[in-house]
Amino acid sequence: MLKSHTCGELRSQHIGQSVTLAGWIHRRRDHGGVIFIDVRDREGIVQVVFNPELSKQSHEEASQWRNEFVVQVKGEVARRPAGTENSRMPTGEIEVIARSAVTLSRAKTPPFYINEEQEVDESLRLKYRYLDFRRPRMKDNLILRHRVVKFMRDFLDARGFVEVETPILIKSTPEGARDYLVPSRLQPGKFYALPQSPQQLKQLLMVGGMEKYYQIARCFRDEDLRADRQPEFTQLDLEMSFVEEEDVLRLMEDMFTQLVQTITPQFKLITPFPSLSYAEAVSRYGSDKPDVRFGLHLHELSDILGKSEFEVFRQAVEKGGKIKGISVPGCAGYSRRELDELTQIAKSCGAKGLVTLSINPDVARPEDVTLERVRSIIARFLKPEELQGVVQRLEAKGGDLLLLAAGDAVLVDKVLGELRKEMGKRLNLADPDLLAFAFIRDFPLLEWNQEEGHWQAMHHPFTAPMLEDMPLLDTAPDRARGRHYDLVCNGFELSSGSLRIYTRELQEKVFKLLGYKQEEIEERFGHMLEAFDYGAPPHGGIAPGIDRFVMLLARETNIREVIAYPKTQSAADLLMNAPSPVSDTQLRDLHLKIVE
RNA sequence: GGCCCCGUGGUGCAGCGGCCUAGCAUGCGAUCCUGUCAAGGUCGAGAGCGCGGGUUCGAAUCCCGUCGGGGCCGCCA
Repeated sequence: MLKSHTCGELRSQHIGQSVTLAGWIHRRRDHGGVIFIDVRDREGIVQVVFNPELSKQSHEEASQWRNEFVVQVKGEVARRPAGTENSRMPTGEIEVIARSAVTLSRAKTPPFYINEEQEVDESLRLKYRYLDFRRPRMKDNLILRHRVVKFMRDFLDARGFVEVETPILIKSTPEGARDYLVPSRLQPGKFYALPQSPQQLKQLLMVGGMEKYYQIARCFRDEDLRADRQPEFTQLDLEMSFVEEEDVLRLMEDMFTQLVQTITPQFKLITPFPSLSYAEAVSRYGSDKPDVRFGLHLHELSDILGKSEFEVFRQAVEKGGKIKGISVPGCAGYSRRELDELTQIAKSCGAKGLVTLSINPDVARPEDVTLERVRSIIARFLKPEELQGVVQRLEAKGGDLLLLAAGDAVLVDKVLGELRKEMGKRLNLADPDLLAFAFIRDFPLLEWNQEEGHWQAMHHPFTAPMLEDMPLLDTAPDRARGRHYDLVCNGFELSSGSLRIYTRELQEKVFKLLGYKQEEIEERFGHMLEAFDYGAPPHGGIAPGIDRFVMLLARETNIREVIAYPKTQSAADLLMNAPSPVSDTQLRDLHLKIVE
């Protein structure tokens, strides 16, 4: 090794020891005579002193050094002279007195600061990602990610799980996200797909008797990117045989609870994790991935306002829709402009508009609310008892702002869910030190695909229907619930899983519900059905998203900050410059021709 | 496919029709300096404002297009 110690580990206990350090020049302070240089490696920073009277060679070498040069220094660890200790540095009690010095690599001035925590344009950071890794933010995030994955592996290993790798080149799956395709050279005109998840492969491992499987699995989905979505991402993919919902959920609760307590104990948890049905989540929070760190619950108002003089409300209910509202504490003073902003959010979700109602701050008790003491464009349409009913239902008080939406039931929940999120953010209602995990259960098995005019699986086509809803598959498939569960945290979907179908009969029935013809079923899923013929155990699993979870632990708002080499919104890699054109020879080998 | 924001020396910001032959901080180079730690002092170099077009007597500032980055909707079994 070119070093005997790391820079960051040196303490007063090392005083008197001869050490060899190697690292980067973090910062230099040249006094003309003595030179102080902070040398940095992954473990930290230590001050090295170059005194021409003690070592002419090392002083001359060091006077050539600039930031980010890679150097090796031999010297003695010494206690700093009284009064020159630096309490802000972990190594601040000591310094290394240089005896000899070697320049291992020279460095150009970097395109952005390594030694200062200044915001830098992200595209520049991505282009020079290797320099970004030298900064504490990325370094700490990558180390945190390592510790999280290590914990997961150890945890599952201790519970009898076996890590199995599955291929990256697999068969294209018809449903779901767009596949990334890889052309086959040996079989002209055919393609592999990169896995959206190892779903079928892990189920077949269960059929194979592996019983408990996991994998840190890379997944690929060719869809548009978001702050929490990358085209390739990592899941802790796992599957278990002979289990029911509770077994999977308890495993997840134990794992995440112990992980957070061990790795990031600064976060608070709510245990046991609360459980909400999909219907409850949507009706109370307007989302199937609610941030349950704060209230601002949605309440149904159709029964109170459905016969109102206000045309929009009355028609919404007559047409089978509904009216709902939330009460935002202390926002009755919102200006016209602020209310317009909220209306704009509602419209961006597809609403026609938004009804706001401000309650005068001088209203002491809910029963004192009168039509004269509220401000709203619908005040003149309301009867006093309607207003009273709304105020009581929303548990509103003086100074509150009520936001009311009416129309299509799904839309109303979505609109108010967005507004709830927005107001939670504006009012800082969410405790940043809390990781509010919650299980969402009882999802519908199917959802209607409006564009293509057929049913599609809410989760995936291998999800088992709930036993008691099995008869509904024939009569009212829209009402059948799947044995599907999600784990959400602070408004993010962290995991999705289910118990799976494990008989040919049921699997074929579901495929047919999804609109597949018998030949398609055979062509696309024949291998699964055949596997089920050979004694498939009841099984189920879940797949927590590692990037999103680490993002929450790192208090980042963007998944790219916890991925070493992420892609931009246009799915480009700015470091390697991918995607890129390829040679005609490569194309010919793959039997491909570029059109246009 | 759509909506919104951003793009000024190496970096981060200011300037938003003439006061800009573009300002500040930091970095960079030189020099002085033996106890600093965002070391300090002095001197110096460094951008014509992403790119293209237009409006105007005059554009970094306004308009159009385009490229790049970001947030969002759609999409994400």
